[in-house]
Amino acid sequence: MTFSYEYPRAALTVDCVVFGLDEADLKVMLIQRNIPPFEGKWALPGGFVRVDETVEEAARRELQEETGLEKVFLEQLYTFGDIDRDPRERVVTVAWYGLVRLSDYRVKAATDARAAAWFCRDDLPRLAFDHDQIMETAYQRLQNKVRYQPIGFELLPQKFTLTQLQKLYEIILNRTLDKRNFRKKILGMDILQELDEVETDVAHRAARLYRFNKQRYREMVKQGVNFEI
Amino acid sequence: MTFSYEYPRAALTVDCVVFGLDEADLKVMLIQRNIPPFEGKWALPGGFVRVDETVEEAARRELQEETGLEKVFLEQLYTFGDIDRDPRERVVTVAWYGLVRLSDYRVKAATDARAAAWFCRDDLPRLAFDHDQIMETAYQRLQNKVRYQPIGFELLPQKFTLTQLQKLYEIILNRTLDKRNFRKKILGMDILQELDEVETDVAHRAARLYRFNKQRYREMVKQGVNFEI
DNA sequence: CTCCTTAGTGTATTTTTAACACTAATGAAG
DNA sequence: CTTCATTAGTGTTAAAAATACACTAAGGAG
Repeated sequence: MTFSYEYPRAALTVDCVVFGLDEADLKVMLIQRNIPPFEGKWALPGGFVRVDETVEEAARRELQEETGLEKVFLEQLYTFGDIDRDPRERVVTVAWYGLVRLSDYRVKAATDARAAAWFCRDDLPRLAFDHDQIMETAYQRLQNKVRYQPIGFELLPQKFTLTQLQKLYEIILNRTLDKRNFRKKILGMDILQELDEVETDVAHRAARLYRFNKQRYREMVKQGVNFEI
Repeated sequence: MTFSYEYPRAALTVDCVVFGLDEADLKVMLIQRNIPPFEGKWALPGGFVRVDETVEEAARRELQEETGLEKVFLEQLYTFGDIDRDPRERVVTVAWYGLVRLSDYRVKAATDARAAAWFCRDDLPRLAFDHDQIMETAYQRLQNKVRYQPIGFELLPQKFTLTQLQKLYEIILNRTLDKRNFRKKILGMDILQELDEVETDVAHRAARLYRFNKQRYREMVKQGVNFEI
């Protein structure tokens, strides 16, 4: 069965740049291609948009199918529409970037036999298609966005220490921050809920745990207060 | 002649939200539809992407064909991919926003017989398709972007007074700014070139003219300095 | 009980932002 | 040619925010 149209049509795909964070590095999820073109090369997870799903649904579906990642924080990045970006035919792709808590997925990913893996963002192989460019665009977007929207919390466990949070910003922004100033600022925003718990299994003084107060943040945005690191 | 594919494909279009600025208002360019669906309704200029042009080229071509606007400052806005956004069939659109100097186009537009017209942004008719939503997204993007990138200059004549520039920000951001603080800040950025000219044909003291120094701005960005109103 | 490691805290200085009102210049009107 | 109307142009002070900086506290390991 085929589908016919009066004019030629570009194929429409989605691609996802999914970031994760471990103790020391920013990671991204890649999959290894097992068919041409670029067979054997690493690429972004993605695929064709079906006519009965929204573009966002397509991104989530492909991500689930290819990497097992579900319910990921996902935002649209940019649409790449150059003519020769795919050697086979005209393909336009809507790129997305996502953030996941590696702590939630560490186990799952390990049990999965797919050719999907986390790579350090600053030690990547050359990717298939124009995915290097998409990756770079996504990283820049993340660096920008993290500074004025509290999306970083999507990369941390639900409960985290202030040191973990500071480290997150240092890794993403690629610069050091002053501990006292950072704490003053983030606590002053009043978007963190202090818990009656401390971290465990550490060979030194245990740090207090906090949780991001999403509701409080939404109220503040409504009042026009703006978050900025 | 028809074109056949193994799977059904969405049609891919572009739509443009083009802003202009006159003395008192922010304007947007709309076209009146002369075919169904939404016949007679106002809509964003746009149309189908051809397979032999990039998505950006399609946006520029459609804009030229439907409104006569050329060489417009244009940036990608967002891709709208809901399933039922076009009642005829599945259509995904890559939306763009543009900025033009009305002063350059005032004459041309008047001589043009097309059903294209400038509307005040805060007094718009209901638009066809999901174009109200695209318009709103574009306006929010403009408000955001104008604060930390000097794109506002694209809306002014090459030579402008500081009062015109301030007025631009006041209109877009929809709030008043303090004259002395505004001047201090913008001049302190060192991105304006003071000219040896003053405005003419005004019934009061003539103001000095300035020009945006694009090269200087690029250098500053390279050094990591950031523009912010 | 000593050592190692990370948690947690306050102040002083500099920079940035915000608030605020008068004089200068020029054309228009009489 | 004087007056009027209108917009251009200019500095200072106070408040708030950002930055720089170093020690004590807590807890597990040995």
